[in-house]
Amino acid sequence: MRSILVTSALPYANGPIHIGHLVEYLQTDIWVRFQKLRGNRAIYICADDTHGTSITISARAQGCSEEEFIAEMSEAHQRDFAGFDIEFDNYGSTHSQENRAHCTTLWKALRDAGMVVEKEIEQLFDVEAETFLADRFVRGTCPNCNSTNQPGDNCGNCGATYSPAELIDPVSTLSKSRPEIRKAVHLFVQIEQLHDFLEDWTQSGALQTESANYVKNYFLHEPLQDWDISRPGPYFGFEIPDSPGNYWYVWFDAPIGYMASTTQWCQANKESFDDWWRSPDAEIHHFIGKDIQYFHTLFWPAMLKTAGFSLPTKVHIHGFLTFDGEKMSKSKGTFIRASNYLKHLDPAYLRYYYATKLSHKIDDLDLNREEFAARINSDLVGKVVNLASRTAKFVAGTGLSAEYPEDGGLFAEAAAQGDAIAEAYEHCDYSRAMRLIMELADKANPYIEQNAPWELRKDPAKGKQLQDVCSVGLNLFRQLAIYLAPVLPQLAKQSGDLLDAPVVSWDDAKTPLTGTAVNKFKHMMQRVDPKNIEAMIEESREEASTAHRDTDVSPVDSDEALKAEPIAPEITIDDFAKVDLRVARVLAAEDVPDARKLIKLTLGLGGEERRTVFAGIKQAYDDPKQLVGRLVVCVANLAPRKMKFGTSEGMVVASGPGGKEIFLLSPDSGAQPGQRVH
RNA sequence: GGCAGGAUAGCUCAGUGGUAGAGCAGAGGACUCAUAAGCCUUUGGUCGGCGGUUCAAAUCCGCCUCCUGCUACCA
Repeated sequence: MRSILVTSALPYANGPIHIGHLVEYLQTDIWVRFQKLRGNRAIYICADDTHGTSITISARAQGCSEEEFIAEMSEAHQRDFAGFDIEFDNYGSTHSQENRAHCTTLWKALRDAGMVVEKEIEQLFDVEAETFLADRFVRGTCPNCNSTNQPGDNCGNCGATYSPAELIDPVSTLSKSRPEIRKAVHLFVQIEQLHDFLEDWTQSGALQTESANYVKNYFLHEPLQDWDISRPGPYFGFEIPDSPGNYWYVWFDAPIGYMASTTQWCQANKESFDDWWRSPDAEIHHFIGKDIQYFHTLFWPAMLKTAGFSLPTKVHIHGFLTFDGEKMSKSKGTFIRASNYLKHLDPAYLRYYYATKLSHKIDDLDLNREEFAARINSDLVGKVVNLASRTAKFVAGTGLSAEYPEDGGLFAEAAAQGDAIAEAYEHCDYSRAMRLIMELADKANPYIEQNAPWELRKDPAKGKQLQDVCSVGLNLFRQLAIYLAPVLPQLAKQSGDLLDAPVVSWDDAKTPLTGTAVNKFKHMMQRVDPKNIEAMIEESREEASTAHRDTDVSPVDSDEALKAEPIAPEITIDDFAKVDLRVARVLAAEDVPDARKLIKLTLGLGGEERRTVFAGIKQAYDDPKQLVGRLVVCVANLAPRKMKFGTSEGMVVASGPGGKEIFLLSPDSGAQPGQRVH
């Protein structure tokens, strides 16, 4: 029997669970349920990730304390998870005494190993909010290219990286006030000291090959940078014991939350923490998304190694969720909260659908609404549940045959497939497992067809035969329910209720039930009604736009764009006058073959005045010729910028998030090249 | 441009040396126990392209094209 500790990434306590999160929690829950069904000792450990400035800001916005805020969020998270039959052995919080204690232990180990250094850095301080500002809470003008309203760490315009203190005219997004530069001592972990160890460990088989390659090529090919691990107070988190006034950065204490939550579980179950985190006999499996590989494949193992804890046996990394082939979108209503889904659809649908899509690969996973309905209706209702539904009622009075009848080898074959299905689950190849299971279902239905219990029923002399055929059908159904139990715990339970035989072990699929009672058949699963999917999406869409409902005439626009990029700090008319916008005609437009986003434009400002501009609009305007002749608006007095493919002498103005969604601005007809835009 | 992952039937994908597969969708049929489920039959593919290794290549090797993700140029 293996001892297996399993975690999912800790959801951040700053927002509700949505169906994208659920990919991970369902993937993990299925794996844990599978391990338990196989008779292994497995525990599923999770917690809310509760620290950091974002939490403080959200709490203030609600007018409550951070503690109240995270308590409420934790409750909401756990309610959502429970609604999807996600069953944790312990659900904790990073804001716990257990976590503080473990943080202290790991911290001491890093100190003792000589890996912690102090550096004085300049950081912006918001005087009104009385807090140092993380990079993303500062916006200002890029010191390199003078683009306004850029984030605090790197310029979205020219790509330059800098510290927030270097920004020109910085503004705090918290108070809208101008922050001042203050010096502060930060603590850094010199993770580079473990470079060789990490090089070995990341290639040791604990990671999927794609991930091992990524980490190697992207981070480990050069010295690892020191990791800034502290934040000066006030900061919602734990104060560093040997560095008063400084707090551990949220990403330091978040993974340690796995340990803290384990400790709580151990205390409740009288187990030893060290049996799980310091024992070669216990496995540790982390399930995470591809966005946080960095922390789990470098920092986290480095911390564990230094402090003498067990290293992760495996880090299972999955991709993101798309909806109908596109990124989830609030305005399209495909950014669906878990609680909203549960109002409209059965959680079993999503559990099964994700299972049919998940493999050990890091590929993104698409939720296609038509395929979703087709899979559930065809596989689960049409094939699996139908087996019970078309046989159970014929033997409700008599029960199952006393001896398992001849079935042409169907039961034995399905029993023999158990190992292959189990192996697929073990390797997180759920799509393969589902395929193997449905192959079995595809063999069971023809058996019923050929033996036509509805005909046997008409002849009283064939009562025994009728009972036999239905005994076969119900046993085949039960096998499927057992194999599907990790994915569909409710179906397994319903199967147990129908046949008076609860599913407790994977090996239950090896032995047929005989001579037991059969209860009255009850519907086990409704077919998916596409109307419910549409209603769910519609509700999500409405939620996204509730803020704009004042008039019944004006169109309802989403606030997505504004939220993604808040309005810049106020400027004077003189500031605006510095920007010389001109109407220009596109005289020539050519593709830049080596660039993925750039088109080379020659703009005419009237007369002989020309500008060569490289514009990053290729994906939206893939045929440059279509641009020739049209009028655009350009920034005519922008400092020229040398680029890989030539010098860009200005820029054309456009809106949109990027990619295919870029929209060039056009003047109304009548405008002439060279005219200034006031 | 760099790195990674892909390209097989209309769709989603199996298939790592031995005559191209499944499910769904499409077409036809028989049945009617079952949630308009299920069963039988059937249409459909120069397995991205070119070359090589081999008795034999979807599969191994090389080159190329295209797609996706990250990253850079950029907005």
